[in-house]
This record gives sequence, C-alpha cells and structure tokens, in this order.
Amino acid sequence: MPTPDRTSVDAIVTAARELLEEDGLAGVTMQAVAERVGVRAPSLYKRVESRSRLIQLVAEATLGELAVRVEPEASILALANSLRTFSKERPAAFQLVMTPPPGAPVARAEFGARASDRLLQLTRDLVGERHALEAARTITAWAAGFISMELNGGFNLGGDVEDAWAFGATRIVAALGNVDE
Amino acid sequence: MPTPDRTSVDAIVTAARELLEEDGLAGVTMQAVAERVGVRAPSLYKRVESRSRLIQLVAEATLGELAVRVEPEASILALANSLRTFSKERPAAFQLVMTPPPGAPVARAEFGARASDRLLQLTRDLVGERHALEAARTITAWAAGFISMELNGGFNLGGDVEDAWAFGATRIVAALGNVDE
DNA sequence: ACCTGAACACCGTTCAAGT
DNA sequence: ACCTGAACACCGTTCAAGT
Repeated sequence: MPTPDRTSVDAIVTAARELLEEDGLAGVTMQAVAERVGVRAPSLYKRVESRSRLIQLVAEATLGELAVRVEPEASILALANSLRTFSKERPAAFQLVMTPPPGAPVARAEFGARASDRLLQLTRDLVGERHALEAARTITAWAAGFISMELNGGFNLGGDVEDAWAFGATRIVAALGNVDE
Repeated sequence: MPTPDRTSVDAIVTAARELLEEDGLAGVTMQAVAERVGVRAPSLYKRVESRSRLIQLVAEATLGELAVRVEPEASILALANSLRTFSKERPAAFQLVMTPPPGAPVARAEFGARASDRLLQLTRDLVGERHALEAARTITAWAAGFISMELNGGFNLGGDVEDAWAFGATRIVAALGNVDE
C-alpha cells in the first residue's frame, strides 16, 4: 500500500530558499531543509539527487523570479534599478546567482534570458548592432559589481552609495550613447 | 623541555592559499592544511584561532600581494588590466577578496589601499574632487563585475570577451572624462 | 611549550528494514 | 512506494595526556 507523499520538490526548494536568506548558503543543510518540510534528511534524496542539485534548483528558481519582474518596456536604468531592488530583498539568492562560489551552478544568460533580451534590444538602439553585446556586458558587469560590493560592505570609504549608483548609471548610459561610428 | 616549533603561521597561510587555488574554498579544511604543513589538525589551533580566521588571513595576504603589484604610475586602464591579470593567476583568491561568500571577511578599501589611492588620484584628475570617489567606484564595480562574470562563465552568449573588456574600459574612461562641471 | 589521539557535535549520503 | 534509523566517511573544535 503506497504511502501518500509527505512532501514535494516544490516544498523542498521553497524551504531551501527561505533557509538561504535566513542562515546563508551554509545554513542550507539537508537536515535543516528536511526539518522544515517535516521529513527526515534521507527522504529528501527521493526528490533531489544531492545538496548541490538542490542549490542549483534554488538558483534557477531565483532566476525565474527575477525574469518575471522585468517589465517589457523597462529602460536600461529601470533594469539596473530592479536588479538592485531585488538584491535588497533576497541578498543571498542574488549573490548565489550573480557571483556564485565556485561549485555553484552557472547563471544562464546575463541575468535571465528575458532581462537579457530586453537589455540587448536597448543597447542595440543605443550603440548599434555591432557593439550591442559589448554594451550590454558593460552595463551588466557594472551593475553586478556595484551591487555585490554594496552587499559585501565593500564601500567603506564613506561617501553616499546612492549618489555613486546614480552617477555610474547615468555616466555609463551616456558613454554608450556617444558613439563614434 | 620545550619542543622546537614544527610549523608557523606563515607556512599555514601559504598552505591554505595553495589549497584554495587547487581545491577551492571547500578544500581548505583544517585537516588538509595540517597535512600539508606536516602536523595534525588540532595543532593548527595553537597558531590560528579558527578556520574562518585562517580564511581571513588568506584574504589579507591576497590583498597584500595585489597591492605590491600596483605600479605607482599606473593608468586607470593599467590598474584594471592588472586586476584582471591577477584574477587569472589566482581566480579563487580573487573571488574570495572581491566577491566573498557571506561569512568571509570583508575586503578593506576598494581593492587594497594602495590601488585605491592611485585610482582616486586618477579619477580626481579626470572628474574633479567632487565626483572622484563616485568615479572610482564606477570603475571598480565594472572591473570587479566583469571579471567575476568571466570567471564564473557568465559570458555565454558568444561574442569576444576580450573585445567586451576593451570596449567597457575605453567607454567608461571616456564617459568619466566628459564632465559637465 | 608544543603536539597528539580521542572525543563531540555536526555534515552529506547510502541502504536495509519497516509501513 | 515512500519513509526511517543506523551507519559511514567526513567536517571543525576541544581537551586531557604525552614529550
């Protein structure tokens, strides 16, 4: 007589995402996840091959959530701002996806195919087909680097971080606009 | 009769740095470090309070090495390039310092006081005192973000990564030069 | 004064045994 | 068919006992 399922992949991933924000990546142990979904650790292996696969599922869910937030009409500034907003709501998930520790899964596309598409479209208008990808990478790199430094307390020389964000965003967009061909 | 010392903090940190590059942060276990310096794990605690303190020492040694490489006459481009060169020699150490996993020590200053000073001097010339810090942060964020994406395989849309680096570097420097005040 | 084995509380993971 | 306790090989860390 088969027992009814006592949990699900979804519940497991959700528990892992909560633990990630509450206790960091190191807090996402199979035991902690199991306890949260009301099961013993060995049972998790019926739904998920390993801890590292579970972390990968968390990263993919994060990318999915990020993609949903992107408005189809968003400007470059709006894209960067929404990435930064997200980073403040889910800092641990953001870092897992954007600057993963070696061994963690690689994030697909610049930051999710949807945002990536929109960004490429915008940079194409700005700098032309020939340099669209390079321009998109410049913006993504700046935003990811900035946010990562912000989350890690890398801005410890004083000054207003908000100003630095606005400064960087406007200057970079302006720079891309000044094309010589 | 006191026994002669069989190891030292220096040897321990060196072993940890080697293991970091060879096996990643997870490979830096007290047992692996101990074995490499020819001692048992508990003995390490005579010289180093804990594993996380050891990781912190590794991060500080990395920052020190980075500082030594900075030429006093380096240009902005040279600074960015030397950071990227370093990231290819010691990718794991670079990531530990620039985009640390939560729990790891915070890197002091933008990227080592020395490079930070030189960069601020250059941006002061470029954009003036008022925006020097913001400009330095823009460049640091872009370089750190770019390199981190490069190391993590984040550039998976094709295109030439070398071109994207050169494109970003020249455009950003140019953008900062076009000041309106 | 330094080093060690033994021990403790954890990990991830496997597997035979239960229902 | 799912769940479990027990077990294994690891962790970091402490500490009494050796030299």
